[in-house]
Amino acid sequence: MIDLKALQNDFDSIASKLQKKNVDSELLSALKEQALALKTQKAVLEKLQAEQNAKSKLFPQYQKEGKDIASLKAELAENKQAIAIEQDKARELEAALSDIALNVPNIPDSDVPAGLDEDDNIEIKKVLDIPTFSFTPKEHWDFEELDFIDFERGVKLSKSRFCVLKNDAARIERALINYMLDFNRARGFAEVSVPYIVNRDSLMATGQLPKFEDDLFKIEGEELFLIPTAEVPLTNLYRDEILKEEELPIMMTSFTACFRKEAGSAGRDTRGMIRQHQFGKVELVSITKPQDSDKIFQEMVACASDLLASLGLAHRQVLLCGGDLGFGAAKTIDLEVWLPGQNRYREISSVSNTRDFQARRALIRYKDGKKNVLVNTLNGSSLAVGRCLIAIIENYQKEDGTIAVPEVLKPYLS
RNA sequence: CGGGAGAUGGCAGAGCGGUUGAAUGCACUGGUCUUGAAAACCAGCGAGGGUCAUACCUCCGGGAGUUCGAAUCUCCCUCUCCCGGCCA
Repeated sequence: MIDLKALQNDFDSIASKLQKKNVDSELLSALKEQALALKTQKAVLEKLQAEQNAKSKLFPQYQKEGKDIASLKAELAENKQAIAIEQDKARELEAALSDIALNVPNIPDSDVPAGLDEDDNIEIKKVLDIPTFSFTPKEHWDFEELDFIDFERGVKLSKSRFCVLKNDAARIERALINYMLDFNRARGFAEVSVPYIVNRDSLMATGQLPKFEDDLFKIEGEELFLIPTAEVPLTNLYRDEILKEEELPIMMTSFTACFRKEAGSAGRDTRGMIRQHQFGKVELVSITKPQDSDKIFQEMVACASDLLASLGLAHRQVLLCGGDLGFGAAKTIDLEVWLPGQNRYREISSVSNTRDFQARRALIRYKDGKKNVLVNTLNGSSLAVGRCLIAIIENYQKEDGTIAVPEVLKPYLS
């Protein structure tokens, strides 16, 4: 959630920043007006409440002194009605306010480029040269003879966009997970294992709800959902907590399966395992003081990028433009790995700084002296395991149709 | 899934329906003392809103109700713990 106080004081600057994310300034005016209306209404209500409280306290005294309490009683009964009416008004305003506020995306950082979609993203760095092949490299689904990925049976078990990994593909996946977790741990991220099912409050806090319920798998009959990313449980670990300054920064890494309905992606990447309803991902999440989050952000990008490089995978770093930025992100850098079969770069990791957007929703704060200050939360894929496997298959393929293995994974495959 | 107990401040743990945002202990912070530390003693110490700052309002799991007044009474929900069953 954006800072409503700041919105009232700094309307123009926030509105212009949010234009980069294509947020209608009328919506923001409405939000500002709602906030003001609520404040006004609360003043009315609180005045009545103060009166009620003060006069109620007179009763014991009156009784002791043997004064008449009947008229006081009647007066307060009347005031009580008035309070109920104003209370209802305040609640309505509150509901209307949070209806808007929870659906307004985060404010982009000032160095986020303007732009509509991914075509306007800015490449900021290339790492490793694109490999050359003496033959035409195949796409990752063209290795039937290796009995690696079974798409048909995945569909039989579940539905489309599920698949089964077998033999060396399954082993490499497991090796990758272990390798990534070890790599991240060496960079200072504490390993955590979390639930794959979370409640509504958790998804509200990280921003998947209320707006994106259609993208989530919900457990029937329960107010519980399959996680779309480990970012949700990891960040929510500290929901409603006030941290000590010396606990920060908190840096965590976790492997989980992730579940996404991908409701809006019909027709995209229907072939292969680029876009699945279930995929493995090793995630990084950090919780920092506001003044440290830029530094940690860079560390997280470097961690993911170095990890890819250590696997010998050519990739580039891309700074997302406003239009391509996610709902909760103030700034995002994507890592795109080179896929020789597709002859293009594809997203394999995404690191975002949400500033205090999630912290405000999740009420994660730390004690700065006497004051409680909202933390900054950051998240990033270390790497999407499935896509990483694809990248290895395509980049390490040999002319005879077999696959080599990245040097660093060998210890994990013995 | 069946039976029982409970939900209060960072933790532990009190709280006749009335000036209790809440005793007490621990933890924490500041001070005295000490060469330093410990101990002891003194003081402070929940959160949100609101205000220049006060006032003031809200919050004792969540919601509804009784009452002039509820942490305290009633109802519903949720969650936690213990016992039994089932189970990786």
